[in-house]
Amino acid sequence: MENKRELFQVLTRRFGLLNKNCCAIGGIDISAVHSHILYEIDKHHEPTMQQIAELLAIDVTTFSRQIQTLIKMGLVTKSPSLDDKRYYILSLTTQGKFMATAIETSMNNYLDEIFSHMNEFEQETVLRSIKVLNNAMAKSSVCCTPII
Amino acid sequence: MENKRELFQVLTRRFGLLNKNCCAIGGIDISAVHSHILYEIDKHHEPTMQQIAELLAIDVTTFSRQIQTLIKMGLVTKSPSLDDKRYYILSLTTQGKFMATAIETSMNNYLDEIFSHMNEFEQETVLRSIKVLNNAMAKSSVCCTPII
DNA sequence: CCCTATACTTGCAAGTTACAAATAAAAGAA
DNA sequence: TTCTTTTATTTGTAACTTGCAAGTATAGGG
Repeated sequence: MENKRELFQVLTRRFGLLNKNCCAIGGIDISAVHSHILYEIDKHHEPTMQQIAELLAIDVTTFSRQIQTLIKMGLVTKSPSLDDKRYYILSLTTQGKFMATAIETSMNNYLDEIFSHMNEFEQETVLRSIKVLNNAMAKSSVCCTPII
Repeated sequence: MENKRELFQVLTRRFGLLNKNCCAIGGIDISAVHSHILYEIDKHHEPTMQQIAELLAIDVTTFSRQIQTLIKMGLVTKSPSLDDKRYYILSLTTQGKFMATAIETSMNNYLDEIFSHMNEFEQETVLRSIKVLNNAMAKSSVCCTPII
């Protein structure tokens, strides 16, 4: 476990598993991608399709279909912008908001459970480290450019 | 960025992007899943199908097909065990070993680049924190059970 | 010699993805 | 105004991934 790559490989896989389990709420099973879409729509004010797609680094054509699915599930609505009818404004339905909140709670519970296996000092250090790592990745040229 | 969940959401997505870019080597494009399979085969001594599938928490039937693909790509071989003909022993071909090494190098370069945006103290703290986090996840009941 | 267990493979059927081409609205040029 | 270009989004298609159910083949216990 001395190798940097190995360390991150394990981390990546564990997160993958966490995300798989994360989003089964009230009988509805939500994929990680869908949960990220809900999250970003909730976070931004009157976002357009392209905006969210770019933010999540998802191909627009793929994103278009994902939104269609979320609309069919009754979690998202899409209405043409009044200013420019080419744009569609995305928003969460009541059920969508409920789902986003439920996922948030569920994920935080999972994370709390994981953090409960560390002492207070470790918890703080790990959180601070994740922030530092995120910032480093944001500055990096090799990845992660579109995210925030 | 105060929310634990948000912190990890961003981290997860950035890793996703990193993994997407990670594995285009010599014209051959390798998915994250395939790179993990190569990695695990390389790491273990005479592993069987089920062993690796379980390790990576991939459905055996899916894994069976992924191995077929990797065999077609000339990266993996599969030979029936002499002891028990139901088992297949997986191993990397010369090209597969080369690929695994190339991915390892490439990933480490990416990580070095990311780490270059931190000072020495931060680098050490972050690495130590990842280890702590991995251990916590290993102890956790909510995820990650099959990994190592 | 049968019966069950185990390792792995196929048959679907659904879902994801992305390139190319289409549609539709806005903006600029003539 | 009309023509052309740009921009936002959607569809056609085609390849790939995934997982359940059912199948094949080998091993081991009775």
